Amino acid sequence: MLELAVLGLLHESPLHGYELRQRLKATLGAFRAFSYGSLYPTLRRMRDAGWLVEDDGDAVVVAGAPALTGRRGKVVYKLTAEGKERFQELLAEAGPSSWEDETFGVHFAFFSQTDPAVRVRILEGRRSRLEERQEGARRSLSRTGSRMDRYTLQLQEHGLESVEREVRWLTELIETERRDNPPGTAG
Amino acid sequence: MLELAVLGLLHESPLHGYELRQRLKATLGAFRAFSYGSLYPTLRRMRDAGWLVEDDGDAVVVAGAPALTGRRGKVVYKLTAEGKERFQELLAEAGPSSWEDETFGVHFAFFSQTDPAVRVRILEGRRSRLEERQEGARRSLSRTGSRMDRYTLQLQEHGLESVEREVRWLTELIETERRDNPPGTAG
DNA sequence: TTCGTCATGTAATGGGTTACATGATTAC
DNA sequence: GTAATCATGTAACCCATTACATGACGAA
Repeated sequence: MLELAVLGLLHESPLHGYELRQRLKATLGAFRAFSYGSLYPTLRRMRDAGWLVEDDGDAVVVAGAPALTGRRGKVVYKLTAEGKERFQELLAEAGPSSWEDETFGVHFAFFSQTDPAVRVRILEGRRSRLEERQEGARRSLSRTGSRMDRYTLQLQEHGLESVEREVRWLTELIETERRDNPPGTAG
Repeated sequence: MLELAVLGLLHESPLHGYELRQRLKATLGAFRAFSYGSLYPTLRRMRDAGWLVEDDGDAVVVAGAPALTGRRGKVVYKLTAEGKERFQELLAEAGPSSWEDETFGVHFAFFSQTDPAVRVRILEGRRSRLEERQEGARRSLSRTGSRMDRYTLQLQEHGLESVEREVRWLTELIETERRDNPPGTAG
């Protein structure tokens, strides 16, 4: 999750950790935050995996190299070729995990770098996920709606409307995708 | 989180684990799921804390008692007096954690059991939380909106609209609360 | 010189999920 | 008798958060 987001942001341009978090907030702030407590360890892991290098202005720290102890300056993170490859790899994975609440936004944010066919699959996956919820909420409302207290009812109705709204949004996006990119155009 | 939800549902009536999860899905399904993998261990912890008792039809298992090994029947969970007390305690806590994305829905679901003053505080906390996000999203859109790609823009706009919609909903709820329960009416 | 914000980082913890394993009950 | 669903539970893991600690740098 964080990993994909970091790869995506660094793919646009090298950034240091603090900047990265600002961009994270700006891009995904409506959905999730990400604290430094997860960001820095993630960057460390990614460096060890060879997906990025750290550049503190004096030296470039690659995977396996000893950390520059005692330094306290900006550290710019930059994707390696492997990192870019990894990014493409993650973008191509359109599995159920791509359309969960927490993940969908991150995948969507990098749709311009994503294969059109994968885009549609993710949008449709997300939509059918939400449609299941829609059904559940409707059944719940019609079965026990009259017995529910004021607040539970309010919550259910607001939840249902939110889901319906997102479904409409997705449907529009899917139609646009199909229009701009009819199936059969590719390959 | 799960703990509060379980206390709330069992406060209405005793249920067994499977039923509990169904109710959880029906009530909070629009926001989150909860798997058995977290439900049963939570029930165990709550039993050990003395907040509920397990009743498998033959024997009632209270905190500290040895588990009935080998049994495979329905186990009905029922709140104890301490459990009900704990529920009230959690309901009265209107801290920042009450208005985070993951928690707000659960608190709201049990608003009918919550003190009116606490209700308003949680609604307002939630609203100002969302208003911060709103500002962030607006700043992001006006600063970098023109440089953003189609999808990032779509995501930001949809996110902003979602937040705006929830803010309106909250504002209505707060007004209703104040009308039904003017400050100064209590105590 | 002190305050705010930029900037990097760790340790402890939290609160869940997935995958698996098993058995009981119901409907066909 | 067998498939679906009801029902309970564990082990391994995951992905983050909070609280804390440190320090650089610019503006008042």
